[in-house]
Amino acid sequence: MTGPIAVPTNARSRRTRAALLAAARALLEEHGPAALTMGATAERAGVSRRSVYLHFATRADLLVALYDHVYEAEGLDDSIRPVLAAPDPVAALDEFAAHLGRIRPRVRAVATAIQRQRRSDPDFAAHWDVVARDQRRICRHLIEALHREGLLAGSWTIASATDMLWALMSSDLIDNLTIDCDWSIDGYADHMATLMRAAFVA
Amino acid sequence: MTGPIAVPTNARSRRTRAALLAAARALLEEHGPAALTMGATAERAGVSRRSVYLHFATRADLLVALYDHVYEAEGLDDSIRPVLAAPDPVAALDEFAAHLGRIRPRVRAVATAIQRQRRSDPDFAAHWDVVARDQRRICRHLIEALHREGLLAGSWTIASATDMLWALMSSDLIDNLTIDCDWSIDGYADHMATLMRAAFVA
DNA sequence: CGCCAACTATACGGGATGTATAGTTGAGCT
DNA sequence: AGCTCAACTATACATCCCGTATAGTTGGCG
Repeated sequence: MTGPIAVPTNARSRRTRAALLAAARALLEEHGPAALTMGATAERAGVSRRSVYLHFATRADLLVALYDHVYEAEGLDDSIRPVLAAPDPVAALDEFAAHLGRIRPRVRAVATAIQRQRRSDPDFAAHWDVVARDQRRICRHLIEALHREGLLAGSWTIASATDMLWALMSSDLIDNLTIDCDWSIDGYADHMATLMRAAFVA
Repeated sequence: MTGPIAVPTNARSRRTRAALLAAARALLEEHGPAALTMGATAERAGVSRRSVYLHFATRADLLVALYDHVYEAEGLDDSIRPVLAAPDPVAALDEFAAHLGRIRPRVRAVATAIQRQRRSDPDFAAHWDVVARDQRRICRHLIEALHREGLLAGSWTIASATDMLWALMSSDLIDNLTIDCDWSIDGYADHMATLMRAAFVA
């Protein structure tokens, strides 16, 4: 159900798959989600349309695979390292906001494409569950660190603060600020850090 | 471009239009955005598919008209009254959070359907601009009231606080909390008010 | 009671998804 | 160097949308 029909064996297969993902990403980022069709992807990758279905059972499969591909290619792991390595829980919050601003421009297209269907399409919902779980783990980690040092503001429990912090990293929120309000990435990181400190730090 | 092809004249016309909007809303809320097709709407309203196009030039037109219809039918104006009537700027923030929680469940389906396409579809983008302008007017009003009484926290300007407050009323954020985190509406209103006070009130 | 707006029936063209089938090519193994 | 089979192509099909066209029918309103 998830991913390609079979494990990639051939070198040719891996090459084609990579070309398809690259084509899909380019279409998505250059012309929006509506342009990401199976036919257009095939054409751009230089293969037949039928061929796309040999790698991705459905359009949803392609999108999910593309999401994972982009996140891996863009080095999400590197970006989050400073958050975990921060000297104290408050600095970690600052680094977290910076991290969110840093990765967002690189993954926006594909993240938005999936996120906006996650509540109406079971394929995307399943994928989103996995992603959200990871995100929440980090949020909980940050809040617990605050709490351990007695810095968590009295109005929150660990659970409610984790929920709220996770909700605050919403893609919609960062896009509202950086696109609709024309904030810079740094402006987002700064003000978001301010907000988080004001909200969660005693 | 916007709305029906002509102003409704006949009583029959108004009746059909109302039936179409009701059918569209029911489909959207019961079976999700994918189920809201011109054909299904026609069938549910008991008219021919061709007839839908006599009232709404495109599917996007139907959705936009539906949005306005739902917001009017659900009495958005009544809900926001306590916000404007609050005795002081801080209480107004509380009322604002309560208001957001109050209206969201009633407009969720249609608001989501439009919002998720607003960045990729010009028809929705145009409509969203109008909606966002109204929202920002209220946010600015609340922030200015705070500032007037010297209560706006030092880390914000009127402009940046307005932007942030507007971003915080994001549909995504409230849905993350009330759906993914299983918060109650009251829980959302309480914690959101807490967050806003902590962030903006000196 | 007649008129005309509103509606129906039907069909068409374009585009998308996903499936079916038969044939072709090329990477990798011996 | 040649064989083989996975990978790919070509083509066609069923199904579902959207939006448009045309000709005919009905019902509200003056």
